[in-house]
Amino acid sequence: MTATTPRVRFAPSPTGYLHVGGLRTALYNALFARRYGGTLVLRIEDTDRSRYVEGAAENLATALAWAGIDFDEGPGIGGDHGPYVQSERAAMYAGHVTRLLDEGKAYHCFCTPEELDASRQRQIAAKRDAAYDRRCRSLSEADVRARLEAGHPYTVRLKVPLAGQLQLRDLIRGDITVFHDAIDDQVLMKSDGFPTYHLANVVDDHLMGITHVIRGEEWLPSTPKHVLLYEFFGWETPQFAHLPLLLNADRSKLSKRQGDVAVEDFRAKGILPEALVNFVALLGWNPGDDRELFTFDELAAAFSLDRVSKAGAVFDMEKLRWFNAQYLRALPADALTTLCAPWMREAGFDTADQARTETVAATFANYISLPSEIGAFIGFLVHDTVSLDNDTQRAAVTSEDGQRVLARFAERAAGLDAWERDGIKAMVKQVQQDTGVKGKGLFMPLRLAHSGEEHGPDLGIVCELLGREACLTRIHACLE
RNA sequence: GCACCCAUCGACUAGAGGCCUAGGUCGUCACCCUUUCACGGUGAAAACACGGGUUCGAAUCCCGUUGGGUGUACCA
Repeated sequence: MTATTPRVRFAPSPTGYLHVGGLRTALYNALFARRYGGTLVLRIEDTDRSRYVEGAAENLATALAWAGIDFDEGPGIGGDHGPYVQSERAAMYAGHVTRLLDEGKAYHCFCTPEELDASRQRQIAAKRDAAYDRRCRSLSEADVRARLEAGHPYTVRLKVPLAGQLQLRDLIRGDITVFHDAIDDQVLMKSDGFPTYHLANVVDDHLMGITHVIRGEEWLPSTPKHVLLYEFFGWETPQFAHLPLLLNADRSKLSKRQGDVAVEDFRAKGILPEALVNFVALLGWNPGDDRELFTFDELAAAFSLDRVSKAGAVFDMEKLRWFNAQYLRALPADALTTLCAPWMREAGFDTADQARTETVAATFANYISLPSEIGAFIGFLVHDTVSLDNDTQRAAVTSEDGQRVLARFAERAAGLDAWERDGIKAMVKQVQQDTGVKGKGLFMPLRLAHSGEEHGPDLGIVCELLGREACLTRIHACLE
């Protein structure tokens, strides 16, 4: 590694949303930059006009900001190496393509998509490598000029050496050898005049002074083409680090098909950014000790590429939920309430009373991993009547002891001074003494009568939340 | 098909030749705490893909096999 400070980049294509795999790539780049005092660049790779999605770049920026990843340079941020959107850099690529053409390191290709497709089919049918057959590589100079003048559409392809091999070093995987004859004559410039990813990313990384290319493993097979390009241009090659993929449960590349993958999906679900970042950071990297809970700054302090693993990591929603629960419980009451309130309203709870809403949210904080789950616990606060759904429950309430407990509770409740949890608990103790019924026989009829549930928070809390009137109404409904 | 990458509990991983009776976390199960549940605590079950080497000694190094993944576009 050179002594210069590192410059790294996250270079997503604006396809509409930020994939969690992309988030992790961005995160590792950010952590690397912070750890070594480097610069983090955001670059938008939008050279495919047919895939243009309105507002996608803005979505990307929003999701990244939500996750707490701050860029030093990029669109809307500025920097000395702009523009940071590839569609605005067209002239730079054109100049470099011309140079390659002039030096005989690239050539014009006039094959139509249909011809290429047919050729590919033939090769596959013959069980051969499905690479481009290089027919335009041997076109004479006059032939090329004639077609150009006739206005034939063309692409420009990389003139890969026919023999020999190439060595590339990956910071995570070590040395990799690839034979030139296994490398395709990649299209560098499309017939619409836009560069392909391969050309644009090499030109931009060089022009932007990128020292470390940290990206997903799906790029490993095309890295030899990039290395060749650096050689052809006579540029110093950046260091490469290919991150292991994020996987579905069946170990295929994490995809939309098998569940949520967009950062905005997790956000909408109530996953906290700190939880997502913490979880995703540990998918493919670990600090070397037993720590699991990390803030961004702690991650940045501990991060290093040589602790990144090579094998892909399954994205386990259950563990994400656990992380989220940890962060949810650490939240101050007002923040927790802000997150839960929409779901409480959806369950029919009136959140107008802020103090009461906070009390309810705090009461169930230990019961949920996602804010949306609170709805399942507050039904008894919303509905006026309680229904018991099995005979055992009904028996607990209608039994002789149950009826005595309920009746006594109602009498004492009517005369209790302040209606709050501790007083109510003390009162239940008195009901126990009055009736001689204790334990399950005492608590279960009361709990069922109030909430209709066998489980839940302390009875005192349940009663306090309901209020004296509601409690008395429910008890009387359960008395013959 | 071809190229490349990868391979420790169900999942995320620790392990860089003896510290391994393979450790931690999620999940699962049991017990404790609790009126109950949740939280919390304690504990358990659970893995070095296989076969050859190298070595006094291999989860760790080498080779092969098998398995999996990615790529193979005028997409990124």
